[in-house]
Amino acid sequence: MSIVTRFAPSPTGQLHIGGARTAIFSWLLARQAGGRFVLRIEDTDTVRSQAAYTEGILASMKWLGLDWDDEPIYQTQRFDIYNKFIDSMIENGTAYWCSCTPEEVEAMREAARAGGTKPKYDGRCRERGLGPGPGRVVRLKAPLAGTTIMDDLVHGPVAFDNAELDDMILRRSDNTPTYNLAVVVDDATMGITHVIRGDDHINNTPKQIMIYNALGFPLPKFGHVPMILGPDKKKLSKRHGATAVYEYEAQGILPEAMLNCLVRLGWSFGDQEIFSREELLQHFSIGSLGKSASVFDNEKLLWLNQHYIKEADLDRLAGLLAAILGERGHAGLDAGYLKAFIPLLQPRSRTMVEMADQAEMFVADEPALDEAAAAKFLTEETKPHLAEIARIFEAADDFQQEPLEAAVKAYLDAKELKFKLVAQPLRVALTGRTASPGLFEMVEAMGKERVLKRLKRVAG
RNA sequence: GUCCCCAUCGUCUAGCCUGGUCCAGGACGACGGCCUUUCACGCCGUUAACAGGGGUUCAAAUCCCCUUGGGGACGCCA
Repeated sequence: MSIVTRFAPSPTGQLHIGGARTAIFSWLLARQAGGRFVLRIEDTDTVRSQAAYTEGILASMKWLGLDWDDEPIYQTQRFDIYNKFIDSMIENGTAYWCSCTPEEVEAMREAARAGGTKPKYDGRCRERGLGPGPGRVVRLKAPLAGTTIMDDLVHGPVAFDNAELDDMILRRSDNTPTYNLAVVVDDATMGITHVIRGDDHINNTPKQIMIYNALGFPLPKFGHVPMILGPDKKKLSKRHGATAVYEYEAQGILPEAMLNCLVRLGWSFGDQEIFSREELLQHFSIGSLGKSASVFDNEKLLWLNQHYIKEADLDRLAGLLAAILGERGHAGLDAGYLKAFIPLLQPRSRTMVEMADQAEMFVADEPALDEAAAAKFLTEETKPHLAEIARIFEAADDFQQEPLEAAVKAYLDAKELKFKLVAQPLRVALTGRTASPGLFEMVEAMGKERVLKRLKRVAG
C-alpha cells in the first residue's frame, strides 16, 4: 500500500516552526516512499481563520521546498460530507441527540472537578432517543468501559481507559461538525495512511479512534512527534522571538538551513549535522524520531545558515542580496560587481541581512566614516602614505590583488616601513570601518575608479 | 484535580530496543590557542551530562518500580 500523508494547518496564523517541522516529517515520509503528500486547510473556525494566512502558509511551504499533491482541501467546503457521516452514525446507533445546554454540561464538569475526577459530560441523554431540535447537539455514544489502544509510530503502544473519555460532541447546535469528527472523516476519505502530528494531539487520538470504529473506517497509523519549546522550556510563543517561518526568511535565513535545522530537532542520523534534501530523503526514518520535546536553538540555525551561505551559488546570493539592498535604497546594482565582492562576505555573514549590512561599504557612494576610526587612523602621519598608495594604484594597469599588494609592499620596503602602519588607515579609507574583508581582495573587487575616489576623499 | 507523554553536557543529540567495547561520543555555544593587515573563515584544544532513590544482574546510561521535574490534554477551539 502506497503511503499518503497530510499536513493540516489551521489558517489562524502564519506557519510557525513547530508546524513546519511536522510538515517536513510528513513530507519526508511520503516523498521517500514515492507516496503522496496532501494539504488540508482546517478553516472551520470562521472567526479566527483568514485567507491571508492560508496564502502565507502555502508560501512558506513553497519556500521550504515542501511540495504537495493535488489542490489543498478546505474543510469549510465539506460540511455536507461531515453531516452525512454524522447522520449515518445516528442511524447505526453510535451517536445520539442531546438536549443539554452548555450551562448544564459545565455544571457537570464542575461537579466532577470538585470530586477529583476528570471533567466530563455524564451521558444523561444517551438513552433518551431524542430527535433533532433547536439547540440540540449530536454526541458520540462512546464505549463506557474497556481500553482504547493506540499503537504509535514513535511512542509505541499507549493505552487509554475509556472511562476517562466522555461522549464528545460531533455536531454543534449550529449544525457544524466539531474538530475530531471532521479530522476523522477527512483523513479517512482522503485515504491518509499515516497521520503525523504534534504530540499535543495524543489525547485526541483515542477519541478519534472511537469515531473511526463507529464509522467503520480502517485505522491509519499514527505518529506523534514531540513539540518544540522555547529556551525557557515553555511552549514556543511570540515572546520567544521569531516563531513564524516567514520571519526567518525576512532575517535572511536560507530555506535549506531552516529545513536542516528543523529536521534535526527530534531526529538524528548518527553524528551527521548537515543534510541535503537528497540525504534527508535517503536517511529519514520515523522510527529514529526522538520522544522528548526540544528547545529551538537560534545559534545553531545561524551556524547552519552561515554554512549554507558559504556553499551557495553566487548568482542566487546576488539576487537575494540585491533584493535586500534594493529595499535600502540601493537600486540597479551591477550584478557583476555584486558577484565580485560577495565571495569576500560569504565567510563573514551568518544571514543575508548581515551580508547586506557589510555590503553597504561596497555599494555606498561614500561609505559612512566611523569617526573614532578616522581620528585614530587617518592622521597627518598616515595620510601621505595613503596618497602615495593612491598614486601606485593609479599607475597600475593590472588591477589584480597580487601585483597591487606587491607594489604597495615594495613601496613600504623601500621606506623600511611595516605594513601594519598603513593597513588600518587604508581599511578605514576604503570602507569607513575598522573591520572588513582583506584589503587587497577588496581593492580588486571595488575596482580602480572606486578605490581611487575613496582614497582621495580622505587623503586629498 | 484527573489522564497522557517525556527525562544523557547550557542547547541539539549518539548510545538505550539486542545490558559489559561508555570514568559516555559528535555538533552548536562558551573559553583558550594557532593563523593574521582588521573582522571573519579555517585548524587545534578545554569546558560540561546519564534527574534522584530503590530493585534485577557477576555487570545498568541501557531492563523494572517509585519519587521528582518538565510538557500536554481535559471546549458546542483547532
